[in-house]
Amino acid sequence: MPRAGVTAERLTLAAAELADEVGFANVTVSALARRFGVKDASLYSHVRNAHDLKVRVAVLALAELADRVGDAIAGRAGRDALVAFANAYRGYATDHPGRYAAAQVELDLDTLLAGAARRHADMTRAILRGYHLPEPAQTDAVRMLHSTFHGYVTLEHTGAFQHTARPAEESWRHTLNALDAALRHWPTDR
Amino acid sequence: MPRAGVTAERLTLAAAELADEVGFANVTVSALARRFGVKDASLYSHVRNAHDLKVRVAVLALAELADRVGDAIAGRAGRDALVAFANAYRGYATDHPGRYAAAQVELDLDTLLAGAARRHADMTRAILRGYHLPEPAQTDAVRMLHSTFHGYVTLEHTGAFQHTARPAEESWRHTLNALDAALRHWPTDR
DNA sequence: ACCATTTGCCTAACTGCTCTAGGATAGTAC
DNA sequence: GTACTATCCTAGAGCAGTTAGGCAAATGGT
Repeated sequence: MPRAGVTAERLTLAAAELADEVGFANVTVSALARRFGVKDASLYSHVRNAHDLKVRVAVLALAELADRVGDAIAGRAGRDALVAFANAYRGYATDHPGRYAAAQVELDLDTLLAGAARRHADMTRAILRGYHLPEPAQTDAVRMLHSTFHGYVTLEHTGAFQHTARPAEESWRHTLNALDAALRHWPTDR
Repeated sequence: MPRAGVTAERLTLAAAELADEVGFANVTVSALARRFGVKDASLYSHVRNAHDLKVRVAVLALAELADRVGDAIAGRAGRDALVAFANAYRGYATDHPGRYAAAQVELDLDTLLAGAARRHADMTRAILRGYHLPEPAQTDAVRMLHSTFHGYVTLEHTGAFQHTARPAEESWRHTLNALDAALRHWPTDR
């Protein structure tokens, strides 16, 4: 009987696809084994346990997201960069809801985290360069942007915006305008 | 043998407490039964299944959150109302992380949802009264505020802000200032 | 006070997912 | 070809969810 050719990488990728299809919460070792035509126990030679598998998907997702955002903001600045970043971010969450959900798991392993999460923070800071914010306002602005983007796509996907006629697309556009304005006139303090 | 006195209400409350202690994801029918000194199967006379239980906790949390926010903004307007709303929201999430997580489950039952979720939207609109935004800008602003609050507390609790020295508290204050400014100078369009 | 009904909780049993231990076999290296 | 290692297996444990069916405590009518 020929081998199925399971590797940690192929498992992670398949788990990511599975997540996008059935939701990250439903990504299970059993389901993954089924997809490979293999018994559950066989997967434990490649991943330590279910949590390990989920972390791998999270790291994959963070890297993909960073790639997409990085491409989008290349060569742009100021408002253009902000919009490009935001749309790339939201686009990834829409195209890959399962992967995006995976990216939100708590990553204790700062070593791995430092890799992908740092890239995100750095890119957000790159956007802000056009707005000339000094520290620590820059850090505050990074957090606000991240919060707004993450909050928006999360609420959008849980259906929180479906009870009003206004298209989510329109509100998104205007939210970005408001963010741009907020960054241009960042309040010194009070 | 005397009865344990289990009711749907007491189950829901106990599940909410359990959620705050061990996390919403770890709220399980078994754990709840254990806490009541009762067998798993006994709970199925009171709640339909595990999902039903979680929805009940979600509804409870939404109502509690709405109460707290409602109290906070009573008698306030403009910036004061915005800050009061935001702090009440964030405070609830901090005091009851499990309940707050529960409130984010997808509520398909629009009937039940309409009850609590409507209150939130209405209250957010109440804040905006001081900023004199016409529709549909008002809807956009509601969504932006909700997104920012939700995104911020979510990221804060998943530890996304712990890799920088800046206290989360400070960034929160300045984010609210920026939101206030954004609402006062809401971009008409472009 | 008695019996019927409802209700609360039980045992028993099945399913699906996680994970460990130990064994068979295919591919690789010499 | 023999030795080794990696891949996959079977077997089986434990735990969470769930259904079915039964007994006993509470309730309420007469």
